[in-house]
Amino acid sequence: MSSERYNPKVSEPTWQKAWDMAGSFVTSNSSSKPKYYVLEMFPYPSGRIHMGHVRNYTMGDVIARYRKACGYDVLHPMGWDAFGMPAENAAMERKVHPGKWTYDNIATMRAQLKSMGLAIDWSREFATCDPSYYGHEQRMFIEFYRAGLVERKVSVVNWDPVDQTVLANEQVIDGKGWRSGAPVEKRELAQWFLKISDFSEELLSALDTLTDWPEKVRLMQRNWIGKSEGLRFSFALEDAEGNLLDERLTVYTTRHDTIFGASFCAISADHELTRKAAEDSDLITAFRRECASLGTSEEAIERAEKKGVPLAIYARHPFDPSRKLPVFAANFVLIGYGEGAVFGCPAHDQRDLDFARKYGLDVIPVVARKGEENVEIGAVALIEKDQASVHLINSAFLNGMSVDEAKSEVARRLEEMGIGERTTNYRLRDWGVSRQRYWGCPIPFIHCPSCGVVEVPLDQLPVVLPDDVTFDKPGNPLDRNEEWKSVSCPKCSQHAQRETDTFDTFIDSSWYFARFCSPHASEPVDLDAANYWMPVDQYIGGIEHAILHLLYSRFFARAMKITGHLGIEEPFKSLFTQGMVIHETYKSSSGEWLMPSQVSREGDGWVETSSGNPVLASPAEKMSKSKRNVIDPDDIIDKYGADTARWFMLSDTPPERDIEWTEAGVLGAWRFVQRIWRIIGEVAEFDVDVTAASLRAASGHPAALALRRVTHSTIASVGEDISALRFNRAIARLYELVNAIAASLSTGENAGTAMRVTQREAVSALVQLFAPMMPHLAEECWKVLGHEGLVCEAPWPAHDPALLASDEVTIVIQVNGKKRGELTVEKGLSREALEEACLNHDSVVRSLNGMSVRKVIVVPGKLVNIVAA
RNA sequence: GCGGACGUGGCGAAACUGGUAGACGCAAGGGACUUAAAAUCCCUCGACUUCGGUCAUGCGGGUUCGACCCCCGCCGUCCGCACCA
Repeated sequence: MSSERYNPKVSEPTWQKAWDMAGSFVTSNSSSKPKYYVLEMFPYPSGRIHMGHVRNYTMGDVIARYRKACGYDVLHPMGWDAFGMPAENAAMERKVHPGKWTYDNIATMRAQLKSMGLAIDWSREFATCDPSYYGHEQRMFIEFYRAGLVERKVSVVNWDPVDQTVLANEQVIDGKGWRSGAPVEKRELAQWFLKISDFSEELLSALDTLTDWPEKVRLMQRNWIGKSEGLRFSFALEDAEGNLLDERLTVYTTRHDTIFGASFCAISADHELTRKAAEDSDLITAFRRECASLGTSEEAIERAEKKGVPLAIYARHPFDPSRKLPVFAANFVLIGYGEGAVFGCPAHDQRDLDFARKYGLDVIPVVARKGEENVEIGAVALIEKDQASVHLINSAFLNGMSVDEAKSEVARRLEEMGIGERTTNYRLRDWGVSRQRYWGCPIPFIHCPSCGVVEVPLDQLPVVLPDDVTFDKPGNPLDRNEEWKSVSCPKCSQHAQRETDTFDTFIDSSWYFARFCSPHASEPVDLDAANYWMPVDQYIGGIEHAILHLLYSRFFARAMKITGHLGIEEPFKSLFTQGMVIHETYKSSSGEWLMPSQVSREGDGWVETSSGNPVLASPAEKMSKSKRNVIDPDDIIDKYGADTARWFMLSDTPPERDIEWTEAGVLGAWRFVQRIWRIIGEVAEFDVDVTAASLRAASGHPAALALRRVTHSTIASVGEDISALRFNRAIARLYELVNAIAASLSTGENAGTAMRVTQREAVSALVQLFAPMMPHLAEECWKVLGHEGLVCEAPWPAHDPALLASDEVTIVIQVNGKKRGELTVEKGLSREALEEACLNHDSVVRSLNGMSVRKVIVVPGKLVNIVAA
């Protein structure tokens, strides 16, 4: 028997090398087996891997290894989402070139990932900042442009006047730039857009086909696309003296039933009418500036106090020209949605009510519950969810109608009057892809003074980022790199300039999964390879990507199909969103955050290890550098090995939930590794032959049969649980199997050959079942047990259904729905005999206590409920 | 503000389609082995109890023979909001 402890430090690199030598995870593009493409969202090379990566890639790895064992041709690749702002920030702060910073990080993180023992085909690896990747992206963008999927238009950005740069919403803090502290301005820039909004309906309705996606992600996308059936109509406008103006005000509404409750109109600060009014009003100009300081984030706009300024123009109510609705410029109306103008109905919309109260506008209730028509609106708007119980009041010809009837009637009349039309509106906006930054894919266009916007000829791709750039001045380094910028126009050969904007990095991640099918192809995607591998069968990543990345990728697949680069529209067949890794936080008595390594347990609490001072521990939250509650995967792998870390990540907590990293939990996983090693060592000594015949003979012994039943039911359930990504349940079953094997070893019944054969069968199955989770330990055990070859190449064990069947069944007996006892009976027992047996059962007689039986409910094979009174 | 999710022992959780609430693990307590410690093994482990049971799945109602599960209303926590990736 092997008395030594299992040493992952020696074993893990050995087996990683063995898999490498055997090419176990290298995938060709042709196989007679069914294909399975498993993909985890590729990492941003931030410097080092974190525990979130460990969790994400472990889950994908379990699936990849399991599917391989089940006989699939598995594609499980890895790459790097390598463009983005952190590289530029590093360049500014540490004077290191973004490219060098990025590739150095990739080297570090690749080594870290390899130490996890992932079953990845590394021959397909690429980084999105490789010109050999982004060149194809440029070509596809030009093809999208030719196909009418691209548009140039003006849009609003957050502008930092000091840093001379566009700011991301997260870089705008309280209306100020994060680095400069200068108040942020809104600025209009001509930018490139992908016309995703042309696909709103398609992207929405196809969500119904994504049945293997989490319902919540589909719902989030549905809400994001935001389809609404409404009415666009226009008001006649007049000035303060009552003179009719030439222009009309077009609004969009989904609540046209409340038209008689309208008491004002609100338009965006960026609306044409507001701009015009600002020309001769300092007040309105100031208001426009104030709105601009809110930035472009929808959240900031919605949270801000509702404010407005009157424009001294009035909208005539379409059904009662004597009613004048004052028109306000308001900070809560978004220019990009609908018409950038709304009518306000304060009684039935909280935002409108707050606004009306502030500016002393009328509040007219027009919808009320039947029988409760005398409604008083206080500080809370009346929003009735139950449409059936309400009807219209105070609304002339609409009185008494339901909300839907009133909507139809208003729409019909306004259409008849020629000033309205029913429209479907979507919240989804076109995808602005221009970024005024260096570390991104150059947008392959040239601006010519005579020809305008001109494509870079395909044979001149890729447009490569220049290396000689400096970050010592504000603004985009590409924009001041005259040598790179200056080109001759491909059409007229005049002096022209390159586009200096680069792509949003979401473009890079919108097609990488397709590139993995043929990472070295001279086309963006080799169609044969993509037709074979796509769609991704199982995609795994964080819920934070539920909307943008996944929606953009769905759009990209459609765009690539149109331009002939892909044959499918939905790139991800099944989606899984995993939870975060969280950890307790610690604060010293002086209020500084402490790292987990700086504190130690004392009694019920924590102390600072160096000083013994008490430490305040707070509940676990997302690991973050700022709160110092970060555990470095390298430290864990060094101390316990990758298998222990992997096992812990999969145990206990369901994968979609946040998992709390605890030292005690890791130790538990570590002890389990050693426990398996001891048991395998013990059983490996048994000199018995496991054959069909010896197993059949073993089944004749009750104790052996019992263990065989556990083994085979574990085989059946672990496979099911892994397929359904219920790793925590699979692991609970494995614990049960180990407990059963250990118990059989300690009772002395191991002496018989029958038992030894059964135990050998059990441990071999055990090793195969945990192999996807702890692959290194599994290889080591497999070898000790004397099996040929690698366990990662071995087929998944099959269970014997005959061993799962039983001729007895335990029935729960209830009286009035409460459990009173149980009864084990033969499977085929008749209903009458079962009822009789239950009614005579001691516990039933006792709890009936003289009551008479009214009814007996029998759930076959499960339960009998006796209803008595 | 708008949208979404989640809530079960000391802790992570399980409970398959409305049918035994708490599998499995962690922590804790007790014991064995040991000169001792570590490691390992065994036992106990929701609360109360007159030992018959009773109460328990965030709170309050409802549907049902039966509800962690379905419905209505609250409370709490977390996440997203279009240039972070």
